[in-house]
Amino acid sequence: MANIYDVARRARVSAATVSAVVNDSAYVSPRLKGRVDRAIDALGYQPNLLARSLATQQSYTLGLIVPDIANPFWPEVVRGAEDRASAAGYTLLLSNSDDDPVKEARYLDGLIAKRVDGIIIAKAPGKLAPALMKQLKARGVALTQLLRVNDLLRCDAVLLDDEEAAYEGVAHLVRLGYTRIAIVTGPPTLSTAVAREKGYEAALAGGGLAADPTLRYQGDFGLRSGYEAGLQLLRRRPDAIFVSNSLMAVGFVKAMRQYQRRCPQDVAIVTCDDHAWMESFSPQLTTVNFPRYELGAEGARILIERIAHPDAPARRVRLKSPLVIRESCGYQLRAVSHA
Amino acid sequence: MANIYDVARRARVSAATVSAVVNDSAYVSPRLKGRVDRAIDALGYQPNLLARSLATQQSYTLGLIVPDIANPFWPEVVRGAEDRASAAGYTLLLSNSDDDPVKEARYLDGLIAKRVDGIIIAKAPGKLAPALMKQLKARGVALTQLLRVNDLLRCDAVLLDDEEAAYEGVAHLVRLGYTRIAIVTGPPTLSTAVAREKGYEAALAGGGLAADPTLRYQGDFGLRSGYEAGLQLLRRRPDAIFVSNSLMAVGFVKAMRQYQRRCPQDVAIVTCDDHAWMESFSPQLTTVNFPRYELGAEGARILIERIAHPDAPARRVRLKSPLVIRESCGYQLRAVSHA
DNA sequence: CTGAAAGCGCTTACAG
DNA sequence: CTGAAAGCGCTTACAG
Repeated sequence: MANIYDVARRARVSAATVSAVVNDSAYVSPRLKGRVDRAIDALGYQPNLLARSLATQQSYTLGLIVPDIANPFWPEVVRGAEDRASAAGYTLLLSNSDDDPVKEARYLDGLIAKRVDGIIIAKAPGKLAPALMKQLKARGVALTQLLRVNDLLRCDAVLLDDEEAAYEGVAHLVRLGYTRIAIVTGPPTLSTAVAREKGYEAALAGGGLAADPTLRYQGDFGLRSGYEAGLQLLRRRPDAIFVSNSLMAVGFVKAMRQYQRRCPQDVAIVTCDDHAWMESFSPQLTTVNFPRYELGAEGARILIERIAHPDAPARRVRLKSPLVIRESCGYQLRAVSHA
Repeated sequence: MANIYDVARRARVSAATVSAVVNDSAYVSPRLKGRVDRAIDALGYQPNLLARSLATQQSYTLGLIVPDIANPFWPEVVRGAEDRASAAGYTLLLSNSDDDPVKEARYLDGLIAKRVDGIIIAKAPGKLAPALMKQLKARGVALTQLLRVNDLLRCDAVLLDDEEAAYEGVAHLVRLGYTRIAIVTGPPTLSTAVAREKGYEAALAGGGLAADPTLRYQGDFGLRSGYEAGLQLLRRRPDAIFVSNSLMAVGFVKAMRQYQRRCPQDVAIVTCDDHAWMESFSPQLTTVNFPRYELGAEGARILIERIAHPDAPARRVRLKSPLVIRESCGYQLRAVSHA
């Protein structure tokens, strides 16, 4: 296939001139320009971006590391990031870390080796290897943290309002008059899980309710752990529960079904993360609607800005998450019974 | 940051020797090798893969074009592909075409420009621009089609058994004794949609049932069209329905809820694509379990083999999809009433 | 076994 | 305004 010299030869100009017209980076007389354009068409010339990147030290590719794209939280985030990235001329390299620090490190290393201009990362628990930190710094690859913060990393971050969101959800249950409000938490190694738990506690306290340790189950954000949480917690007879993510909520509802406990009559549920099916299927879950698409889009936006301004002060963006009230919280039931 | 010459200088060898040890591509005496390894460590040298790719004409990156990663069908597919790709040392560039031929062409072009070694594509309706076809051929980039076939493309493909899967689902309804079995189809421009519709027809015919055109609604695989299908079809009083994908099933159930039609008592449902929440929430959908992860993994596998053997004959793999029987088909109900 | 040199395909000062 | 030349950071015949 044709390269820039083939085009130059055919157009009877230099490679520099071809480059100038391809990139519109310098004035080229209409005559030469016409010749170049015609040669490009005739030869089907397409610049080799690998070579360009090597020369310019800019690859126009971004890395995105998520725990697991198959976890329903992530697809919209990735879509948001991809849309923003491609709108700005960047291309996206996707990796799944499974929240495994070893895998994460390997991917990070691979991304740096491919000379991505920046990386969006939902950090696995634990800190980054110092060697990686050094590479990132030395290579000047921009970094923005998504969803989770690891304070050891000095960089931009775009986050959710986990604590406030959980607070709103639980406060809603408190207002509805529930008194035995349980919680299924996420792994304590994740900042999101900790923040959501804090919100739960604050809402209980706000309602004058004591936090009962027997009404707490530590999950891992996976479906199975939600199910196991159900098996455990349901015997403690909570009248309501806050489940820290939607995958665990699915598992929890499975346990309720198995125990033949009705929702919301026997136990009300509020969870996190909204999905289309929640509106159609029973019990219709009341949930915190995390702005997933926006999370990814903001992440990409901030990263791209960082690439343009490496020395600007670090930013931390926090996205608001509205509560979506449906039937699992027992809103209608309680509204009626109060009437 | 250090490049290969810095390492060579420090180790008092040539760049060729450094290259040989980094790639383990030629014998290097233990002495020199030791010096090189130490220099690499000391300098934190990491090969520039952009430069390597330029020199070797192999980028070890793959492109993956899906319609929309936010559509719940795709995340697992992508995960399967990413796992296989990374296991083989490849990295994955993700794009969303929205089934828009223009976007698709733009992405394809970008991927070729970045010199990916191969592309996995779930083709948007319509044929590829000849110019693109030529580029692909000329650049020697391997191509494998995923899920959908476009016969104009002479290349490997990994597909689902859409027709058989739909046949099994509908035959199940037929066996259960339903006689007014409706269908919500996908867009006729998609091979999957056409095949599923065929399966529906075959199953009706197999049961001696006539295909009633008033029991057919053409959807677009989107949630909203499933909802609209419901609004339309429910007045035709079907006793069962086959919905061609899960997004439309969600919409359809929403319509049923709105019309206060019970499932399966008033109308039974069989749909396509399985999701974890279907087991927990009501109505629990009977559905065809498309092997999404495997689809992606196979796609990547075939593509990587193709890269290794550009001249092997084209292959077409078809994956089997088991029917998952739950309550929306009315299996239990009918089983009881037959007893 | 090891190194000098050319080549991969671009971009970008720098002359003219 | 345009081109010759060096440089980006590797790999790979080819000598020796």
